Amino acid sequence: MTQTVVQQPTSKAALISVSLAHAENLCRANRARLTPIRRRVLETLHNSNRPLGAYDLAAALAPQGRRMAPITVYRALEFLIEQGLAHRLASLNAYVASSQANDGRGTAAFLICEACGSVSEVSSPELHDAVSNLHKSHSFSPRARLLELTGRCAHC
Amino acid sequence: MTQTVVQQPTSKAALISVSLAHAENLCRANRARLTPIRRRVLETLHNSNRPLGAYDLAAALAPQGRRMAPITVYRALEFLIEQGLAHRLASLNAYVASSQANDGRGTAAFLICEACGSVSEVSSPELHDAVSNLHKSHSFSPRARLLELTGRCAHC
DNA sequence: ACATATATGTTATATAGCTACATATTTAAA
DNA sequence: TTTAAATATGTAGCTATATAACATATATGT
Repeated sequence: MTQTVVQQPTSKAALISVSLAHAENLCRANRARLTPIRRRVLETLHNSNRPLGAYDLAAALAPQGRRMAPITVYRALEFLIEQGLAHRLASLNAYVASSQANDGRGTAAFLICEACGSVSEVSSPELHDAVSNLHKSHSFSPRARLLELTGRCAHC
Repeated sequence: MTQTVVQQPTSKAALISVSLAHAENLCRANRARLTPIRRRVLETLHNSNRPLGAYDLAAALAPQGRRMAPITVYRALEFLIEQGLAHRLASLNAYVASSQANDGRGTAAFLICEACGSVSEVSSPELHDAVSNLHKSHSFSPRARLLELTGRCAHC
């Protein structure tokens, strides 16, 4: 008889490499170029527990005491956001890697903990429909959606 | 027999003075001080068709060619936002007066037209519930909610 | 190999928001 | 009604965030 399998605690490193592989595939499919800089920005976002500012990234991507030109980071971020690989959190002026968990589940929202700084990307069909109905009822064609809740997470 | 009454096109000026009176009452009730500066910031927001940046306000509130110190505007905005009289639009770094129409109807969302710059504050019970359920299901206690849709309004 | 499109480098600047501290005004208590 | 405390505003300087403009390099398709 088959045992119930307890889910293995997949390592963070493994999760990240899956995400990066996914990014590679997605870009290939879109004929978009995931250049070394863009890839390093995405990787840095994935490696971080919390959202990073553009200048944080600029510092992280250059050697000791130096920093990458901000515009370079912004250009990479613009690309990643266009591809749906990253998000900008407007309430923090900071950026996060997209969670694959919410891929194609429609409208995503972000829960931002003021205490620990963690951010989780969440969604629900109900939310998606509510937002959908709302803009339709006002004959509004949305291009971008921004849903952020700031407060305290379950732990804090 | 009573005629159907066509709704009178209440003048914009009249609507604004109603809003300002409402603000006075609300502040009195809260023992909060709607000082001249704060009142003028709120009035300027009401008079504008579109969201205003803090520096726009600083220019509008000072005579010809001069400008009010930015910090003064930020302090007034902070007050107005705390009182629920104004909102910050994070995707524009700009501010709008609250519409009384959405008072106490729970979660408000903003529809921001990229073509004409207009913003409308909207809400629906459905949206409110969806947001509510979403954060509850993640044991998240929200302090602030940010819902902004950017796109094209019915006219544009 | 060439022309074109795309990406990056470099420098400077625009825009948004805040810190720190001094002064003034209001509020409530003595 | 003077005084003390809280609240609001003034002034100067600064930090953080984001973009413009233009030059150079690299990739892509013919």
